[in-house]
Amino acid sequence: METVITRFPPSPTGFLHIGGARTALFNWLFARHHGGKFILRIEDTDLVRSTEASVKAILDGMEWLGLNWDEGPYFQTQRFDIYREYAERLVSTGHAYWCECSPEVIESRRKAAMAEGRKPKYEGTCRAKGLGPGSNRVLRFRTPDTGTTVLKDLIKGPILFENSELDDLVLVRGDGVPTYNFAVVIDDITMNVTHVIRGDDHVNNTPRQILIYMALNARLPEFGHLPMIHGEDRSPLSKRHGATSVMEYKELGFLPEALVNCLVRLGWSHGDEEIFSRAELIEKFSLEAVGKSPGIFNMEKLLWLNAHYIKEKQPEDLVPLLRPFLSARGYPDRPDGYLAGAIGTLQARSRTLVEMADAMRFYMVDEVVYDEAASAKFLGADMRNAFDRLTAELESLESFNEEGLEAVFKKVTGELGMKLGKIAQPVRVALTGATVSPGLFEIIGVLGKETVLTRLRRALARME
RNA sequence: GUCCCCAUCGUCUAGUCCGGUCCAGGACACCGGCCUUUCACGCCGGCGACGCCGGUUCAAAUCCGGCUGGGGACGCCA
Repeated sequence: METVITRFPPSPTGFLHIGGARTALFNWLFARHHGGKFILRIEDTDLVRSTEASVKAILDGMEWLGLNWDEGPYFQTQRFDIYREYAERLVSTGHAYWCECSPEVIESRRKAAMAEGRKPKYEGTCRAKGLGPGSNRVLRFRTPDTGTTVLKDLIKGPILFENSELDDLVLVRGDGVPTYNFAVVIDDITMNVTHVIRGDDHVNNTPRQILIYMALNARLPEFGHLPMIHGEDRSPLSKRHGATSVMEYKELGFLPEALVNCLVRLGWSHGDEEIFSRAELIEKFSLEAVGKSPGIFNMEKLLWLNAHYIKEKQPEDLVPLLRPFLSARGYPDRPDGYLAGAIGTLQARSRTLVEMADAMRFYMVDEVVYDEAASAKFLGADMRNAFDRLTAELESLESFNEEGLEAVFKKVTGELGMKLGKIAQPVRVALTGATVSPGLFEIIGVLGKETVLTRLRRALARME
C-alpha cells in the first residue's frame, strides 16, 4: 500500500473547537496508524473572516493535544498561482466557463426557488455565452447535466448523487480568489492526499469535488465522513452548550490525554474498551470501527476520564501542570517536593486541576480559614484535653510517618478512652479548616511537624 | 421545499456486514451496599434500550419496504 497522506484543513475564523479537534485527531491517528503523513493546511481564502490570531489559536490547540503534523502549515492564500493554473486548464478543456451574472440576480433567483419549494440552482445562464475573464466575472464549473456521481465513503458506504441535482458551482470569485470547493480539490491533488477524512457536513460537497477531480483527470482520494458532534439537545455543538474551544478545556483543568480519549470514543470504539493510551490508539485505530450516527458530547464522561488520568500520573509530573492554577489563586510559592506530596493526597479526590488547586488551599496558605459550622461543631472546649495531650505527644515524635502518627493517636485516644473517630474530625478541622479532606496522617505527613503543631495550638487557643 | 445521511439504556457504545450463542454486553451518570478517621478512590449489586408498522423466515436488534423522528446540505463561507 502506498504511503497514506491525510490532512487537517481548518479555516482560521475562530478557535480550534471540539468538532475540529476530533477531525484532526482522526486524521492524525489514521496517518500514524499507517505510518503515513499528516498535513496541516490553513484554509484562509475567506479573506474577510480569517485572522492571524485564529491561526495561532488553532496551532496552540493542536500542540496541546499532541497532534503534530509532518508538513505545513500551508496557507491557501499563498497558493493562488497554483489555483490559477488549474483554473485555466479547466477553461481550456471546456470544464469551466466565465459567468457575468451579478450576485444580486443569483440571490433573488435563489430566494424565489426556495419560496416555490424548488431546490435553488444556478440555471446555467452564461454557459453558452463564451465569455472571457473580466472584472467581477466568476468562473463556474460546467457540471454534467446527466449521469450519477458515486461517493464510495469509507464510513458511510456508497452514496449516489444525480448530477442533475447539482449546479454549476463557482470555482473562482469575482475578485479572483478561489472558492473552498475548488481550492481543497487542487490542494489535495497537489499535496498527494490519499485519504480525506472530514465532517459529515461535507458529504454534499463531495460529488461536486469528485466531478472536478474527474474533469482534471486526477486520481480520486478515498473519502471518509465522520458524523457530527452535538450538544445535549441534539443540536450542533455551540457556545451555549458550554466550552467549545479546546483551549478552554485546558483552562478548566483537563489533561490533553483525557480530552483525546474522550474525543476518540465519540464515534469510534474498540470492543468494550474505554481507556486508551496514545500508543494503543495508534495501534488500534481504524475507520471501519467508526460509527455512522452523530454523537453527543458528554461532559460527565470527560470528567471521569480526566479523573482517571489525574490518578494515573506521577505527582511530580502533575506539579508543573498544576502550578499555573496555584498561582492564579494567589497562593504563596512552595517547593516542587512539597507540592508533589500534597498532590499525592489529592489525586484520587480531584476530577480536574481546578478542583485540585481549590482543594490545595490549606496546604498552601500560612493560616487556614475555618469553616464556621465546622469549627463550632468540632473545636469546642471538650476537645481541650485531647488536643493538649496530642500536641505534647506530637512534639516529641521524631519521624512524622504513618506508623509513628498512628501510634501517637492510638496512645492519646487510648488514654482518654475515646475512639479515633472522635478526635479525627476536630484535628481535621484544626489542620484544614474543613470537615472534608484527605486522610489525616497523609495531611500531617505533608504539612510537617512545625505547621501541624502551630495549627493545633491555634485551634486549642480558640477552644474557650 | 428539494437532495443526502442517521436511528440499541438519559449519554458514549458492543452486537447488525455472515439472522439463532442477545428475555441484548460494557462504560459514564444515577441508586443501594462494602471498605473507612471525613470526603474521595476501590470493590459488589441495582435501575435502564433494540423508534413505529408491515414483510421475508422455523427464527430478526440483525434482511427488505414504509412511516416517524433527528441531523446535514442547498453561498462569489469553509
